[in-house]
Amino acid sequence: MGRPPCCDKVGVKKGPWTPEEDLMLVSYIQEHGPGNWRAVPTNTGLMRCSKSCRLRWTNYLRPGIKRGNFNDQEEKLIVHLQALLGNRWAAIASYLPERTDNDIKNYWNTHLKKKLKKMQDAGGNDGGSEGAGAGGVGGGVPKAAAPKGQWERRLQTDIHTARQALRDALSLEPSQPAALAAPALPTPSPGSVTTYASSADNIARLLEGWMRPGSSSKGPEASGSTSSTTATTRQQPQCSWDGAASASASHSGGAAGAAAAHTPEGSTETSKMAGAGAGGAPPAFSMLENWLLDDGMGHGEAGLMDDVVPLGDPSEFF
DNA sequence: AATTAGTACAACCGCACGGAG
DNA sequence: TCTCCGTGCGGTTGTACTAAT
Repeated sequence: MGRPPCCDKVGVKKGPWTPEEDLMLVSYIQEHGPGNWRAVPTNTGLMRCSKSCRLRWTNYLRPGIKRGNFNDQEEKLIVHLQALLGNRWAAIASYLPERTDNDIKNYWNTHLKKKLKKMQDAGGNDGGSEGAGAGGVGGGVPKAAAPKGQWERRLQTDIHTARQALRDALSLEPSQPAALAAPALPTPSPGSVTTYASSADNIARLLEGWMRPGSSSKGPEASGSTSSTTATTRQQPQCSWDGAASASASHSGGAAGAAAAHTPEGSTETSKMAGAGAGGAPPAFSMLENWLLDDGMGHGEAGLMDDVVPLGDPSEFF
């Protein structure tokens, strides 16, 4: 029937990754850059499916991923985006560059869904996010109702609505833009994080040396010198959040992805942003905030429709 | 102190899409 | 133009951990 499995099931290891495997994967990617996943198991000797390798990288090993608790802003954003976009986690993730779609999806399924339900049961609504949950899954964009192109277009058409809703979301908490610029640290619930997850963090940390060869540096260019591994140097260093954006929003991320991640020519701009991100304060929120609050710009719909400007040109924000 | 239930996270699976040949 | 391959996405499952009894 369908396609053959991506890898033969025999001899393919499954289950949790070990630190050794992570190291193998990381060092391989360090050398060759992400991509060509099919070749990864072969070249690394990992007894893993290529998909598994990709997933491991994009969800856990890739530098720039924030782990731990979601803060209020993130939470609200997710709720609203979920209402607008439905379960398009990749698209949603593109608004939260430090989070992976998997993370967001899990968080939604384990926390937010219940939370919203509870709020609804209680007759309350958190001022808009209510509809979110309700409409949520079925809501915003009818899922398989239309082909992707169609819903993208539709979403783009609705971008204004989206902005409005997001603005509401963000303004719910008159909170400190500071919180946006420098989201609360994940407060890694001490015991909660599985022992290995944290070691994955450590492995990711290993990458920092690679990301920023020198020191605090601006990373990308610096490492860029290592010519041969162009893929690597082009993709990795920016990782801190380009990875997130590109990985999750890469393409079918959809309009949201288009709007947010939109790496025009991708990497160069994003790598700058990465610089900012890696520097400490993730630019994502402030970018988003700027975009949302910048009503005057008015290059909303049209821009999106035509050449996808808004978030597309990150340089605008710096 | 032991057992059970609930929760959170990590990983896998299948499908769909886009690009290359 | 068609087919195949590689990749990404969303849904689901499995497992570890924590809290409650």
